Amino acid sequence: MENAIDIYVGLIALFFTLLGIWIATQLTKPRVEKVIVEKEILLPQKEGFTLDQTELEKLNLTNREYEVLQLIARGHSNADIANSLFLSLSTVKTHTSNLFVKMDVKRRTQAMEKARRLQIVD
Amino acid sequence: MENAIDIYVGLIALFFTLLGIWIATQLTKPRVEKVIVEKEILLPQKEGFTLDQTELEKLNLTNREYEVLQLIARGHSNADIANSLFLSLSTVKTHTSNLFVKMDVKRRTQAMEKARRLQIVD
DNA sequence: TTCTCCCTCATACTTTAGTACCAATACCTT
DNA sequence: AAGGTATTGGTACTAAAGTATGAGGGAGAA
Repeated sequence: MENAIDIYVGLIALFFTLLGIWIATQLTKPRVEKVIVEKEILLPQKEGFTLDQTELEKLNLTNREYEVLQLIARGHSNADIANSLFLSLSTVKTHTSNLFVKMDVKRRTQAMEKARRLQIVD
Repeated sequence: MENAIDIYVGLIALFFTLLGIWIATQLTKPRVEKVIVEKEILLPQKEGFTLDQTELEKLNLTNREYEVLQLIARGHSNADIANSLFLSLSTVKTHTSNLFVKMDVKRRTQAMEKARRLQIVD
């Protein structure tokens, strides 16, 4: 019976193969594949005023008009502005009237609101 | 020589054990470990207005005064406000005058500026 | 009930804002 | 040189905003 030896050897082979598999599963550290997942965190951005150059240019304001607008936005009266920029009250009124037309508003309060909404003043 | 058989069997055992280990390493799927990396990203936060209740309460405004203030902040004239709230121009002026005192400002434009700065209007 | 706010409205007044002209100067472009 | 625009300023006027003061009614607290 030569088969007897073959079967015997085969069983030994099978046994030790399974033993090897078992040993392997016990000993091998799990192969770890790190998958880095980036998680975006929204930080409350603090008062980042970025001037909207596009909107500003659309209005076609002159330098002086824009200067006056900025002071208006800060709550200054025409008299205040005249003093700040060393102009006559008359001149300030001219600038304000002209910028109101360009901004399509009727009062300085509307100009303030719109200027802030368009992001052209802080 | 009985050792010859022992060694022979031992070698077979060792061979198949190693074969088992090799098979095991080939078959076991690498364990995937997700590593979450938090990445802080500054995104332009859109119009997050949060009312500053504290500052609002400090001013001690009445309901009506606060209503009027909100409309002023949106650029409305006294006449507009009177129509919106079904009040006489006279009453609106009374409210505005009173809230100016409480806010320690002299003009509505200053009230607008301060109200926005204190985060009590959007 | 009396006292105190709040809300309402009125009259009278002052101040600020806004409009509608016009005009001189300067600078830049055609 | 001529035309356009920006800047400045003036006068005269109207409109809106703001102040001062008084007053009546309502709601809630002492």
